[in-house]
Amino acid sequence: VSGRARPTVLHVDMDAFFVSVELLDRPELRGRPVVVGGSGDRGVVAAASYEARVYGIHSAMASVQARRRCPHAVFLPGRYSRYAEVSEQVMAIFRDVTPLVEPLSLDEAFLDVAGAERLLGPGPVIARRLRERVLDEVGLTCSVGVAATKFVAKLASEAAKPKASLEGPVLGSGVHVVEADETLAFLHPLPVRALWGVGPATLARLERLGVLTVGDLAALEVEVVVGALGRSQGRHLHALANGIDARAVVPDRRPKSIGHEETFPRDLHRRGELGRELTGLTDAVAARLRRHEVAGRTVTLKVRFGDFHTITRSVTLPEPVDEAPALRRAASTLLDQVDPAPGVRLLGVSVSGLGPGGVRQLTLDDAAGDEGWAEASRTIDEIRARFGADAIGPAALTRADGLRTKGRHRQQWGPPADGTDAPTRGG
DNA sequence: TCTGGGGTCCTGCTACGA
DNA sequence: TCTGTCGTAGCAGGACCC
Repeated sequence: VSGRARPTVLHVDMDAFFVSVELLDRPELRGRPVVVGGSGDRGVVAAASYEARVYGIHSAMASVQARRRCPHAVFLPGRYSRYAEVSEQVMAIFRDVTPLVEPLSLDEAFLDVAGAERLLGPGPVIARRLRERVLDEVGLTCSVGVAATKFVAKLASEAAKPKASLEGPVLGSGVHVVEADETLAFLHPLPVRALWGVGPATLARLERLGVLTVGDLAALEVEVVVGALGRSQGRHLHALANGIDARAVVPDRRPKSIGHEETFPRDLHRRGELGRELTGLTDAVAARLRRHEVAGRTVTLKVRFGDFHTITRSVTLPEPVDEAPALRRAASTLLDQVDPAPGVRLLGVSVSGLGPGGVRQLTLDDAAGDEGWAEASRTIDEIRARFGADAIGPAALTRADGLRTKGRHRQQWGPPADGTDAPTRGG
């Protein structure tokens, strides 16, 4: 909360997380430029070592561009399940310090340590011990920001991070503390782009107002900012620029939507091909809905064409769904509204309006068809839990060399180089 | 030049019922 | 019965985050 007397919010950010996990398992690569991400022509960089960043490589950069900038870098395809495993070890250490842990992604989290101070000491002391524990117990380095509010803690962890320079990687301070009365002095010189919520579009609008730094934004009347950015975003960013952030650390956030999308190695033009992909996507989404024990009423189809133009089509169903056949039917109806002739680059399915799963109002249609699916779905989940995701799946997805189901562990950063689902190795 | 996949949140528009 | 207003739900798209 703004004005809190002590810096008790920690933002912990693992340094080059995916790359660091790879180096943990392959120490012979230390000191070399290493890039984790999609290996194919349509992939992107998920993480780059500080040695690779010297060449200007950064996350979200196209893989082909990264390869051009540093052909001798080691390119790795990425192993989502391994990163999730290490992330769980790190989060367990955080939860050992305080129950108030809000993970933002696999590699970063907010911690509220106000309640742990009496036992473990002030926030900055907890931050340094936490850093040591993560290094000792997991073997990875992290950067920690300590402040009175979440967004300042996040900016502080950025200030504590290692940096890439022309001479090579430069160590960071590891922990950066912003005392409450230093907040504005820390914030105001920063470029306005540093604020959480200012992307390219908002930056362009702010620059038109002559705003370059956070201090410039803070100095404007709030009405001027609202006029440029709209009521919600304008008020929010103006408050942040003045160091005001009332958001609490919230552990156990429930997902509001669950989805799956996939970019194809080549654009697809035929309904039959897209229908087959849709079967895989809906099967994967349904399985994840059940794993989270939720079901949702709104089904959204996302289609990206070859020219990158992207549309969404959605429908809200009378009853929540968490089973593949019902989800497939809804998504298929939406796909029928789309003309694939120009070439479809990406297809996605997501479900929102989530509520508790497993409880459902039966309809007359259920008696005729889907009711048996509830039990079948449970059986499928059990088989996958025991034998792996590829042990069972829709018949439409079988190929001569076996079943290819979709899941988070595959294609996280774009289609592989050879157009199959098999992982490939670059570099 | 090339732009993944997982999300959240906001805005503008339209339809609809009170 | 007709018309205008208002709130809400649904839908599509955009911006942003890691």
